[in-house]
Order: sequence, then structure tokens, then C-alpha cells
Amino acid sequence: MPMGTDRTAGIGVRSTRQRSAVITALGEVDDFRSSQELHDYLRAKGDAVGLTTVYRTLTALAAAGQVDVIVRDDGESVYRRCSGSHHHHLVCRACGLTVEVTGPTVETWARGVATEHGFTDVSHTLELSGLCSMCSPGE
Amino acid sequence: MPMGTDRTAGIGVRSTRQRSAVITALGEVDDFRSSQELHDYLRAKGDAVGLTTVYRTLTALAAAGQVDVIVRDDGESVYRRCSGSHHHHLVCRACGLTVEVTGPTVETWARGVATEHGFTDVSHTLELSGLCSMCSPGE
DNA sequence: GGTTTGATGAAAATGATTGTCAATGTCGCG
DNA sequence: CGCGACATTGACAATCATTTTCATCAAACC
Ligand SMILES: [Zn+2]
Ligand SMILES: [Zn+2]
Ligand SMILES: [Zn+2]
Ligand SMILES: [Zn+2]
Repeated sequence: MPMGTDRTAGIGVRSTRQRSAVITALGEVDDFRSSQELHDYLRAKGDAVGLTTVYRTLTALAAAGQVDVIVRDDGESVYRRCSGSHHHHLVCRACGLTVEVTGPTVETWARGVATEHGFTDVSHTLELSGLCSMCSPGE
Repeated sequence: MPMGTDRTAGIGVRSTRQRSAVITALGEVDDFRSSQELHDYLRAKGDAVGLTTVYRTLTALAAAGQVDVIVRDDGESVYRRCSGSHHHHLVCRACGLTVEVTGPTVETWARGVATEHGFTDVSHTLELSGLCSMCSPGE
């Protein structure tokens, strides 16, 4: 039962110290971080923000499409500031190195196979994982 | 020595009423179900099985590749008995109708883009969601 | 039959996320 | 500038899927 369905976008949105702190922090790290990790980071930096607020802010940013979210295997959600356009991620499962990848091929394929089955309003999730060149065994 | 009748996977794996109950139940439904939902289903049927066991069994089946798992947006894992070969799912987010789809295009693309970035041992997750023809607005 | 050892499950623990709600901060307006 | 409506905050409690514990049970094998 998700509740935040109707975002009265624009009206009543105020800028606060906490919000900019979270957004700034997100810009200072280049890999995915969970709400709790970001909360710790902010605390260590001195820009303390309530854990609840971090959760709310990240959820809102994700809903607004301003950050990317992926759900780890253990179920924890992790966030990252990404380019605005649609893309996917290739993540090293050893060191966490993340590369943004785009695939016109995949996008058209997804749309095609969906309409082919009579589906509309289609969206998709796609994540790649592997071992980067530094973490690969052998050379 | 392939002589007996059912030498399941490894040694120490026993066949119990609970296990077959879970597997049977999975075969009776054709959409994704969570552990708890399957537990309720079994209870209603009379084939009561402990919730813990349902969790353990589904996790084991998933690890063995005998069922498909996808993680819902809310973080809950749902399971479904599927064909053995590699494929992905196109799910109606209104009624849950699920279609298995395969995409040689996507598979090669995924492998290509990964190696292109020096990644090895690559795997991927891909899920499509939308509204099926029955749930689509309009007609 | 008896022994071995994986399997079961009720209850308690875990841990991420969300709800509550009084206190606080923002910002438009006079 | 000061006020007040109301968005926002955050300490805390609550929720909820999943895991752990651990005493008990029952396949598999002799
Ligand atoms: Zn790496
Ligand atoms: Zn895409
Ligand atoms: Zn439908
Ligand atoms: Zn695939």
C-alpha cells in the first residue's frame, strides 16, 4: 500500500538544510549508497540529518527520477546520483565499480516484445553484474 | 552407480511431505507467489507446512534453479515454477498475468557491452512490466 | 528394531523501512 | 520586519518480511 501516489509537484516544496545536505552528499560519492550509509556519512561530516529524513528524501528523489535506485540482493535499497537520461548499470560484484550503459537495442526490443503481447504502458528494469578487469581472476 | 530409483541431487537430501507439498502447490498456481502467500495457500488446502519450511524450501529451489525468483518493488521475493531455460518475464502490474519472453538480442547485447568494458563472469536481471490487453484502459 | 543426521516449526530475533506526532523551520504576505 | 499557515523534521514506536534458535521429529540405512 504505497501512499505517495499524488505528488503535488511544485507547490509547497521548501528548501531546507537537510535536503541540500543529502543531495550534496550524494554528489560527493560516486557509487551506490544505502540510506543508512548516507546517514552515517552525513553524521561523520557534521551535517547531521535524521535517519527518517534521509529515507524520505532519498525516496522522494528517486520518485522524482533525480537519483537511481537499485535493490541489492539482501533487499537493501541503494541510491546514486546519475545522469538524467534513461540508462542501466554494469556493476562489479567484487568492488562495486559502476558503469552506466545505454542500449537502444534493448529499449526497442523491450517495447517490441511488449506490444507484441498486447501490453501497454511498459517499463523495464535491467541490471548487469560481473567482475571488472581489476577484479577478474588471472591477469 | 545409477541403480536405485531416485538418487536426488546430493547425499543428505531427504524427500519429505512438506517439500513435495510446496513443490506441488507451486505447480498449481501460474503466477508469482511470495513465501507467505504460498504458506497461506497450503494452509487453506490442508497441507499445512511451517512458514520457516516454506521459506527454506523456496530459497533452496531458487538456488537450484528449479523456480524463478523476482523481487517486487516493495522488496518481497516472489517465486514461480518456470521452464528450465533462460528467459525473462513480462508481467501485468494490474492483474499479475505473466508471460515468459526470450531475447537472443538482449543476451548477446548484454554479453557484448560487458566484455566491451572488460567485465567477465557476467550475469543480468531483466524484467518487463506493463498493462496487459485486458487491463489496458480504453476498450 | 535402532542409530544417524537432515528436516521441521514455534517462538524469538533481526533489520530495513514506515508511521506517529509534537516541535521546528520556511516562506509568502501585509 | 513580523505573523501565521503549513511543510518539514526527527526521536521513537510500529510494521513486516526474513532469519536464527533450538528442541523435536522422521527419512534413510543397518
Ligand atoms: Zn571490481
Ligand atoms: Zn532501458
Ligand atoms: Zn492484466
Ligand atoms: Zn537474459
